[in-house]
Amino acid sequence: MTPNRPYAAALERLRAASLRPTRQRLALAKLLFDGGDRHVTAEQVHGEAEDAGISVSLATVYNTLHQFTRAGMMREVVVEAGRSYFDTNVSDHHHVFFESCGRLVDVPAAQVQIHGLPDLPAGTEVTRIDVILRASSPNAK
Amino acid sequence: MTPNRPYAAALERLRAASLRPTRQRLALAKLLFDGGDRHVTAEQVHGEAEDAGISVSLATVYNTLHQFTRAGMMREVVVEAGRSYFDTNVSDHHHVFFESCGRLVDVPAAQVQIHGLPDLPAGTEVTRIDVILRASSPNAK
DNA sequence: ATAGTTGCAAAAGTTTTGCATTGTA
DNA sequence: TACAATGCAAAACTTTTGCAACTAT
Repeated sequence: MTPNRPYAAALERLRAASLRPTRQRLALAKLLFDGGDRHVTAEQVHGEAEDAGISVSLATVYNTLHQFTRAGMMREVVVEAGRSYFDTNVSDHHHVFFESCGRLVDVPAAQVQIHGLPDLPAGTEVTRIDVILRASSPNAK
Repeated sequence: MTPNRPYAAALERLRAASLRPTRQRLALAKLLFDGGDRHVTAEQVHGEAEDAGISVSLATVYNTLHQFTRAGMMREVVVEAGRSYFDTNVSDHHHVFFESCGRLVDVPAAQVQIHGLPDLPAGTEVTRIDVILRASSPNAK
């Protein structure tokens, strides 16, 4: 395949993760990683793909998002029942969640200190610590 | 209605929340609040109700759990995509989540200190701060 | 050929809604 | 009788799975 320019970065990422650079994956990788840090739902990604004229099913979007997550290219963040957000920022960080508009904002973990969490049983280890600061605007509905 | 003993506490709770003490709600309230702090999914509650010989649909279980939550009797906790836990402990607290078995353990907020979270825009207020310490056992699958 | 991958239709879950029924005054 | 509240079947979502088609040797 001739690596045509606009997809060079996406291609590089897929290669690094040992994922075959298929049409769908290339398009999704470009969509996701060319625009800085993003927090997206599968539904959103599917919509954007359609808008960009890329033919891909929602199932494939889910599968691809999970593959990217397993490959360490994304993080899954659960803030609301029945809705997963996928985060292109994979550095250690927390979130502010604006309940009225559904927006997520990153907070670098380095700037937050947490004390007093319990020790875990022997043989158990910390996968991750999620802090979600939920914010609402009393004015806006 | 004659308040037969085993349901007295449940009845009291429903009254305090201005919810009609129907057969279904009484049974669910008893199930949920008679056993100390609990973290349950709608599916679990439905199963327990069936086991106890209470006829109630899953939709009613969901609706009831949400009513209880709105009334401040429970808290909804989101730890996994596509699965809500409902917590009978409504005091300010955080959670340890054991990924292998799906168990949630409470951590009183008073024993945890968090510093460095960003200030919110004017007109915005904090609804709640959720801390979830995710734990896994490398041995167990 | 053949062994492994991919993308998606269909299936499986989870949650919400609309409305007939029930309860209350 | 009227009026609101209830419970659930059915609908609407979100997510996963099974497998035909495709790739790369």
